[in-house]
Amino acid sequence: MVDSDFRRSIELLMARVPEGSVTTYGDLAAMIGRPLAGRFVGGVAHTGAVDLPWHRLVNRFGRLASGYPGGRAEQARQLEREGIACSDDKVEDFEDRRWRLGSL
DNA sequence: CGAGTGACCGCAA
DNA sequence: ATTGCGGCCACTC
Repeated sequence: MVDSDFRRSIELLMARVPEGSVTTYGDLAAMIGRPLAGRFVGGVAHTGAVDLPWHRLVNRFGRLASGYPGGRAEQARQLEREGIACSDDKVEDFEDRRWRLGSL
């Protein structure tokens, strides 16, 4: 099934990200079939789907986003609240907590 | 309807 | 190590 709604797929994936796990813009984009559309993934986050846990979205370096509402400190707090330790605005064991398809 | 834009990614100087 | 540029994709004004 070809989901013409690109952001629809993003929202679906975001809704499936388990707590304690994080994902990256690039990976998320790659999951839906657009590995180069990482930019747009952030765009979707900025415009809609407020009900989704965007705080689990980080860049490929495991670093917290910069445009998050409240700032990185807020996002870091959200992650720690779910059991994810953060250090200097970075997710610890990021590679290990990196969510991926297969849990579906 | 057209152009700009973005919470990115990768490489080059 | 840091800074700058381009590209890529779909959305917003």
